[in-house]
Amino acid sequence: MQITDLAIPDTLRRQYQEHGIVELYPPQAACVEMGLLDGKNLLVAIPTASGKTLIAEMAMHRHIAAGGKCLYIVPLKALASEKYEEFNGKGVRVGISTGDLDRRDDGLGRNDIIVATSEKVDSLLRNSARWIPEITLLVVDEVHLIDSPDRGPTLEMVIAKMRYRNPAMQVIGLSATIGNPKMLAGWLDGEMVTSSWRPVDLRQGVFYDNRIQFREGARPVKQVSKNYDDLNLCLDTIAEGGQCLVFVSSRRNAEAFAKRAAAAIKSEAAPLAACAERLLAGTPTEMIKTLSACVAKGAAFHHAGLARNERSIVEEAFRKGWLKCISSTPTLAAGLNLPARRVIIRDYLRFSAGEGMQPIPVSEYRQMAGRAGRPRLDPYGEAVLIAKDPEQVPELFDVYIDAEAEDVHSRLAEPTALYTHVLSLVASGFVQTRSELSAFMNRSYYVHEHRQGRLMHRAVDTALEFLIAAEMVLDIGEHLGATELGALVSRMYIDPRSASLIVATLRENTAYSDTGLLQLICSTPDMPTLYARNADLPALSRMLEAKAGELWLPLPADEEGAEHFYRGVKTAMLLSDWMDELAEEKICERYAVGPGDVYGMVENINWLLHATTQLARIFAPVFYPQIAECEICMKNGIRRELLPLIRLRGIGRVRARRLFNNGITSPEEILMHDKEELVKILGAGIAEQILEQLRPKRRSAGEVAEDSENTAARGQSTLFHFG
DNA sequence: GGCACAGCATTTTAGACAGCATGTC
DNA sequence: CTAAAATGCTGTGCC
Repeated sequence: MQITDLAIPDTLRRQYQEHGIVELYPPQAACVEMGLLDGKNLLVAIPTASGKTLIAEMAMHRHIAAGGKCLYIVPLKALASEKYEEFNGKGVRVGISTGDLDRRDDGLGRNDIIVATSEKVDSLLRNSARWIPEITLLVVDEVHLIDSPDRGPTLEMVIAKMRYRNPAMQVIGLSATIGNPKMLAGWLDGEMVTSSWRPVDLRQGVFYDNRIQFREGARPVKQVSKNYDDLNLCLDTIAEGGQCLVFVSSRRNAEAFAKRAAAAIKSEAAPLAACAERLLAGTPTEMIKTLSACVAKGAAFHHAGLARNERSIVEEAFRKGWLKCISSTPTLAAGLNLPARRVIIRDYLRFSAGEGMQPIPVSEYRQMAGRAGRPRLDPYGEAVLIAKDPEQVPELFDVYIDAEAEDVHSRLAEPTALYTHVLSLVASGFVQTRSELSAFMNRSYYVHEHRQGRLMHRAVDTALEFLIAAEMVLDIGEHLGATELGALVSRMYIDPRSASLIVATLRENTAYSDTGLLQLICSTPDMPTLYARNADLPALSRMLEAKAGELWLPLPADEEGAEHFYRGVKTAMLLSDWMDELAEEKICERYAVGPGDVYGMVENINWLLHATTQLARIFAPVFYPQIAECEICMKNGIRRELLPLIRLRGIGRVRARRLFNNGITSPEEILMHDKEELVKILGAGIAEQILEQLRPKRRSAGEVAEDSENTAARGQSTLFHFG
């Protein structure tokens, strides 16, 4: 099917032609034939990198030309940015909305395409974003993630809510190949398009005894290293001029492989030295030093312990072709598009709590294998598994290469998932009675798939009972309504179980302490916690003894509860160190984590601290000022003594600390010092800017009053009000 | 007494969504 | 209810 024959806007057609796109890929053509451009709902289940984005884009531009508006849902923030870049600059207005990127609400509604994560869309629905009713096309990327145990229910509920609000809206689900596409298409009231077509040929094989067994035949691999098959496979590709991606099961494995590969590759490409240099400019922890040394020689590792900028340095160097090899945990499989000539799936067993080492699902194998082969750059892609003995060769063919894709099942009956969603349905007005709740839930994929919803409805009842007992939902006979607490919890997007624990604990305790507060938040289900090792116990006990009176939660008697307790306390200690201005390197060293982990945890607690501040304001006002203060300290990573200084624009944790150590502890004191001295501490530019800020401004009394009111209403304590 | 080493015991194990309001070095 | 690889520890044998 030719681009010229399509019913898409001329501007888009021209864009495609300029990029040399003249003909649709077969699955894309199939979508058009199935009514993609005629408003038909569609489930598109095709392999990674077979042109899903273009399918969505054509439909979106068609809607926009007709005065419509499109919402594109993605599972990851990184993917949201990637799609935003892709859709932008083609004559339509594109907006992005995720936890950390947001064009303010109304501004967001002015766009033709809005890219957002599923949780963000859920949050926007709960807060009744005004533009939601204007959406005429919903695209759900990676819709098979409905089957994800933790985040799947949110995706399922978001789709159900969007369709309930906008019944006439077209829905396009983009999915990896799955076992039961008909079932999912049926739920979406749509047509189904499936295909295994790929733009680059993909050869899948199993390595054993110095050769890769492909279905098409065997390929010998030169044995450079005696002990490491994975390295030989990697060097084999590099010798041919390709790049290599190695998927392993743990961070330690990723780092170990990168070290071996670096020693073997010994590249001397000049840009690599610059990349290695840039890595050291950030936080030079031991881990980053290792990474930098590897990168300098042409290999790298990639996992969630890396901070975002560190990851992007590695990704860019690989994309430019400088890095020959990356060993990675699943971060790279699910995330952004980083194709390579050969993908080695070295570890197909991964630890799972309570289940031991488990084989990864076929869907995940396909996602990793799908990274093989760069369109237009590589003649073909290769995905290689490694067998440990000859019997494993046919076994791996069976289990992965020739295996059927898994079915997608609803996870809505898992009880813990429903607390937040039942609350949200009640609090944001989707349902007002028990029977309406039941009716809404009957529209779920769960009920479509099971033809009945017994288990799910039981989970709904359990959740409802909890919410009523926690005073979040009012139960007036048949009628259901949210209390003030319930409405707040729903809008703050925290788990009702977290909120319930927070409110109860705040009410029970009489003396405030940062330790108690952090311990409390780190014990909620919304906070991921550090693993408490046996070796940590002495340090933890010492800390517990020193702060015995400040803890808000007791050590439970049972073993499981005790582990949860220790994990929470250890995580609280890390965050307390951060607030105590301990250097990031020291934190990484002390807790054996990477910079990426630290940022992740700080980000997470900031979100929960914000929610806690809001809860405290209404339900535990005695603690409100201190919690609000703690929130600001955590956000900036500062001790309390810097609070007056941080209030100034242009002053962050570093400059505030520098001022303070020079005896300047408040904005008032800045005015009492000579300008030269300020210049010495802060540099001329910043010093001037600060003094400008502190000069008395001519403002009307009304303005001042209004300002202080707003500040108070937003929970920024008037403590910081000066001048 | 000190060291090497086998063999057994213990430890450790991927990732990442959400609020809010704009400016750190 | 379920694993496996790396690391740590202990005891032995040897000089």
